[in-house]
Amino acid sequence: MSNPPVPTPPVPNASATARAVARRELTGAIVDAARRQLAEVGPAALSVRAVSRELGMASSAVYRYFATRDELLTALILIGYEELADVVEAAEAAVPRTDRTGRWLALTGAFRNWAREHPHDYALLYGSPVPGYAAPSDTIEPAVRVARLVLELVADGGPVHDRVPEPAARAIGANLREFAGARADDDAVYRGLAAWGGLLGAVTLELFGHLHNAVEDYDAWFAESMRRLAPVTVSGSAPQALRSQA
Amino acid sequence: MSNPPVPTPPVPNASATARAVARRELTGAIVDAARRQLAEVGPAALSVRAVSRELGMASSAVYRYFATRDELLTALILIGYEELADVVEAAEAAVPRTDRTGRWLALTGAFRNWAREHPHDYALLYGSPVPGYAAPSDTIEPAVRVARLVLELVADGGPVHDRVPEPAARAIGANLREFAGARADDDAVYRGLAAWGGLLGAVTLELFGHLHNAVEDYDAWFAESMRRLAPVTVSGSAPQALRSQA
DNA sequence: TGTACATCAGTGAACGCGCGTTCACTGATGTAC
DNA sequence: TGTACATCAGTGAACGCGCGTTCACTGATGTAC
Repeated sequence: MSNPPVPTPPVPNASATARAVARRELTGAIVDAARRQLAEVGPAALSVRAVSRELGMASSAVYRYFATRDELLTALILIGYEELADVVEAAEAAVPRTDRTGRWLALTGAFRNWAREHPHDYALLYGSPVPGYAAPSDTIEPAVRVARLVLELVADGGPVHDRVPEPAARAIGANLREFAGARADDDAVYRGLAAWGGLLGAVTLELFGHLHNAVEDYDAWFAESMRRLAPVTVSGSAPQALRSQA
Repeated sequence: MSNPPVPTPPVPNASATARAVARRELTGAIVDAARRQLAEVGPAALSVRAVSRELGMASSAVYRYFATRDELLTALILIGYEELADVVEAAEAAVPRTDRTGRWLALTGAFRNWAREHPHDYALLYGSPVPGYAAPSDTIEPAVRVARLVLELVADGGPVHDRVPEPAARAIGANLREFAGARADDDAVYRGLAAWGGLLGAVTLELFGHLHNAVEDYDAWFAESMRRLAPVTVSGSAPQALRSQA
């Protein structure tokens, strides 16, 4: 400790000074308040002033934590993606690896549950883009976790090498191909995207009200829908119906 | 014309007075301007003042045409649903009835094209609900036209009577059942919803940016995806893969 | 352990802006006879 | 065809509101020696 010129910060880095603690805490409180506000008025009307009001502080104080309204929005998006991916990954991981249908049902069920519990966060992540807002690049990685999980599940079925038409094969970007890994052939990538799109479509239909007066028991409807979609991800047993017929 | 007391309005009803003509025209101009504004700032920020500014009139004048901002929003939603349904129905109707895969591809292709040409209208119809806005009941009928088309296409395959588990069968609301008509059994209803969800999911993935850096050629990707989804709507040839395996 | 200085958190006033909606009004168009 | 009255379209000012962001400031916390 009584060492040479090398500036060794006494404590601050690890166990945190009082200021650092307070900052972490308040940052969290701001995000929480913003999230509550999001649920009431939607992302476009999310307002720094309303957040500061809820916390009983001057609106200018919030600017010590988030330089701009958009930065606050970005924080909400990041937290949403992370939280969602956490619960979905945990649910999927709890099922034995060999039970691939079970993994699919666990994954989709967790996804839907989170969406129903946080409809406005869901809308922020998967609904209309916020006009005038461009997501920074650090949202990409968390955003992609759920999709990756679906692709991995499909790839776990091993290669099938169903023929994918040339143009369709070329449509797959280099990133996606790398992301899918060596295990997933083109057919698996397409089945993964179909499963992911089917999941997103189903949850969107339900949450955004497009099944009003059409479906009576959403739980039962969703369960049956995912059961029917499962084969898309389970290559061994079922993809025949999805093979070309052109 | 020189008839008894029965008040026969001279002209006004049919060929329209100058006022009526002007009103129709201006109403249209307002809606057009609102639509342009929608594309720039999104539904939440749609503003009566901005619309009136674009038309070079006093903001108060717009209130002669739409009593409230929400009424203007409703008009945009109605027009969106109608326009979309018109193009989708026309595309589907142009294909011979017996070519059910062709009808599916035409339907989905038209849907996607319209969505790409009017991304903000698409977001208004199928993206996040506008907070604080409740769609009046006259938007229901137009909203339902596309979904009906999908269900009819599926039902055209005739009854299949694949077994649908009890709870799933009960999940189908009375309206939907009636709407699907006598031709569609429970299995067809589920296949219809799956097709509709798959279409919505695919277009949403593309338009809301969730395939960025993943898909390179969106046309080819969509074509292949819909080709794979087609069997869901074509009962005779393929639903095996979607049958239970529980 | 104590002192001098630097950094940071929070305040409150202010800038400049746009919004939805109302209201009393003027002038044009339509209607009845 | 012409006149008297009623309806409608459009104006411009105003009300009351909330917003994002900046700025000079005070007082507390942290750092170096």
